Amino acid sequence: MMPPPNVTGVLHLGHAWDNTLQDIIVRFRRMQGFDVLWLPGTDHAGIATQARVEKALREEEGVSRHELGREAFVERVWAWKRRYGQNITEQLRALGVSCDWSRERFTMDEGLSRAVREVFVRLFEKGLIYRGRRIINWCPRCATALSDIEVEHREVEGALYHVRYPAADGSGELVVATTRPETMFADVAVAVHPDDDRYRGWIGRRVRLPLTEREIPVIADAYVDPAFGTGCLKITPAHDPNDFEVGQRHGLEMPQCIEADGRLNEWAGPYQGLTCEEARQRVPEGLAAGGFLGKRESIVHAVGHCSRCDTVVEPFLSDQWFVRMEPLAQAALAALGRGELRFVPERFEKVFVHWLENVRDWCISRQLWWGHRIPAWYCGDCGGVTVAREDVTTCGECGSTDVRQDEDVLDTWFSSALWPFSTMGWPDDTADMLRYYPTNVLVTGYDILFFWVARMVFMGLEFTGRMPFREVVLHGLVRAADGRKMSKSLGNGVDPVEVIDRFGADALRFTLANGTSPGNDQRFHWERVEGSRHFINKIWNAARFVLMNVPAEADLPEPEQVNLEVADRWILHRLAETVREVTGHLERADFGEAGRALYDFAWDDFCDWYIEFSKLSLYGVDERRRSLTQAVLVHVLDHLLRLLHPFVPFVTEGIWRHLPGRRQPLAVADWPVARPGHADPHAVRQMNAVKEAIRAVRNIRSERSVPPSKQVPMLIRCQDGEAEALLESVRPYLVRFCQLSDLTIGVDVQPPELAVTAVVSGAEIFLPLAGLADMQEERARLERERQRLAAEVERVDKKLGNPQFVAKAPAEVVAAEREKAADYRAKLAAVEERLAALGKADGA
RNA sequence: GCGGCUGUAGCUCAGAGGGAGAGCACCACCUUGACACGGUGGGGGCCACAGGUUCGAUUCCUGUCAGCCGCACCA
Repeated sequence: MMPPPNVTGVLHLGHAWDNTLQDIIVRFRRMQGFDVLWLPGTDHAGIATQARVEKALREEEGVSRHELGREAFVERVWAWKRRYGQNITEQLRALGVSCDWSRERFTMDEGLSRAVREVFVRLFEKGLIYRGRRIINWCPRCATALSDIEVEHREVEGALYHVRYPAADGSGELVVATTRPETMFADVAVAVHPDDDRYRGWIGRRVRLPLTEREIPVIADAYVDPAFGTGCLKITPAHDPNDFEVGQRHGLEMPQCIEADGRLNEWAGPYQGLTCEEARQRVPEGLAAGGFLGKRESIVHAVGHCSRCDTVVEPFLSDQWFVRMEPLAQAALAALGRGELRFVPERFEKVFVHWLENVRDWCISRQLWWGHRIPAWYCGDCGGVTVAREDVTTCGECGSTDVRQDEDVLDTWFSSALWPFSTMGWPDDTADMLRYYPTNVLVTGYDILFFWVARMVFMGLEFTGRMPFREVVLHGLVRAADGRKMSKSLGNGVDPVEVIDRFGADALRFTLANGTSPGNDQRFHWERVEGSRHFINKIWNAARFVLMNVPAEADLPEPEQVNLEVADRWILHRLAETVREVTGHLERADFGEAGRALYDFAWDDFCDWYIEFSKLSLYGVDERRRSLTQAVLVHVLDHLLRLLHPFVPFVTEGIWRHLPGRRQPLAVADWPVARPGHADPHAVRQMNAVKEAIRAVRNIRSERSVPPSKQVPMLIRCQDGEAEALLESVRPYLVRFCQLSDLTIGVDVQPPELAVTAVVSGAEIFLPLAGLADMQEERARLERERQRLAAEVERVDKKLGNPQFVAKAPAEVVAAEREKAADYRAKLAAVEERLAALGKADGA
């Protein structure tokens, strides 16, 4: 189930990340043979879409939505949706998402709208939706109510004014402290703490509200913090949520002095018509003129801002619809307690639980036109409210035909909360509901944990009795290179389409999925995308190499263990290991680790070592050998492509088509299973020894500036017959990769007089570099080596000498240390012997 | 105030109770018959700090410092 993006929005990197991860899961599971449904769709995004269309209307035609009228305006939004609604889904297609487009849904589709109504009516009938006059968050600019989580609190520097409220009987005054002097016209009381000795005598008296002739009572309420400001608090129930509660407790009036447009009304007397901001300047001036203003302190306090337009949000008393959260949250908490939902990473469960435990009722009505209109009708005769699934023409209470539908629409998130089941045909018992609900996994950003995940959880539980998903995988945000959030205002956003145009969708996908850890943010760097492209290019070239060297129509056999050489057995072992790792990481939704395992295997093991090794047999004369190598090459490439496919579907599919005998698309090929028969730790040890020898020689050549093209002779003295057999078996590789003119391998090889030596596990390597070898330097080099090895021996000996370690550490760890000790000791002895020999040669 | 995340190579970031890793950047060499979007070799890190647990801690625990993010009604 795809988190539905805003239908008229544009794709950003967050979407790209989210959908890449989902697509990886989907492709992976599909290849594993699961019956996978990935359902795409878009969200009507009430405020955002309406604002966008309004802006366009204003700019292009100079008309407001009010001039157009509701019906015409909504039609215009639909037209807009029809015109631009495909944008974002086309961008998703470009990203390569493999969802089922035939099932695409839109939150305002008929079916989904029906689900919305059904849910609304049922919740209303159950008493879980109610209409009430409450303080809500009002955005003056969007001209609508907002829910608590659509408000962002930010620390802002403000002023705390001390205002004198004279006693009504003329004896004394109370000083209240306020940051919002403009709301004083709606004050209905001054509150003090009941235990505050300073003001005990004032309780029950009256004070006169400055700038007006009104008198208001002094009341006692424990909400007041005596230590803050002056300990006197003005109570403005209509413009402050806490004051509202105080007002309710004391049965106070709740006059409003600020209107929905953010301007003061007649309660403000001479200040009527001013905006809040203007009034915040002018009222203190008026107070000062009247001698009512005390001191002014600077204060930093948290002020709510509209999460969409950043306007300061006004607490505003009005009639709104709410969802009663307590029972729903309790049910969600109970289900969580039963372990019905798994969070990846786990830590988000705590955040989630905390939110549910403290959640307040959800304000769901929005003063917009674009959205699901609230299915409630008010009767002009009896005042009754009728809530119904079908539009009504008569009052449900008195039968009057003078009914009028509520003007408001529902919060966009109300419909997205139903997404997991509304998209499957709920409330009908559809086949899809039976087959696909509950879903397995939800992937989304942690930034909408409350907005969306939480609400799907309690709606799902309430209406289907099940968690809508068993697992929720949360990822972070894509940030700009400097670590800041990408935002329109900063202009530091990166357009995924541009990334795709420049580097390809695969490169973008690989970048987003790779090298990240679960739940953490990532920064976007063009260099990383470039790196991904290089990797993909490497794969492409490796594939080209394989295809060039394999007959097009060949019916290559599955590689058989018995006939294979070290390198073959080693690469098959590494492949099996990689299959296991990648599968495991994907099952745990650890995409970064899966990507890393693939990167390392593909680049280091396959390209840098195996392909290089394969060239010898491919270009050699032994036909049997050649066809075996071809079989291994194709086998490994085949499996590598399968493993890579969820990450980079385009390139892998493209290469796959060229592989001999591949008729089915890669997307429906089987996911590889590690073959136990390919496990070969012995081959790994052998190959490591070979790699060590090759590296040692390359190192020497590089250090001694022996040109890569210059061939040199080499002698290897082996510790035992086993080492000899191994090195002998890879003789051609040594000759080639070390650029040798001659190679002697044996147990009783005599070191030449003048030679550079490298000690590796099981053998000593001699390069008789007469003329090139500087014995002075050689001695110094061996001395450094001796010291390094001596330090290692000492460290390991110390460990093994500790009886506690031998007694308590796991046996395999101890055994490994013993093996290391033996290896280091042998190497050290060889180096020391060599040094001694050099000394003799020098002296002689 | 409560909760969480992060601190590892010049940069961006992985990692894991037993000898510090990758990519990029850097230095040297290399037009070797897939790939210069490449190859080979190399330099570079008291794994923020201080305690504790452990035979053993960069990894687990506690605290400190620094950066960041949620949540919260302090007027």
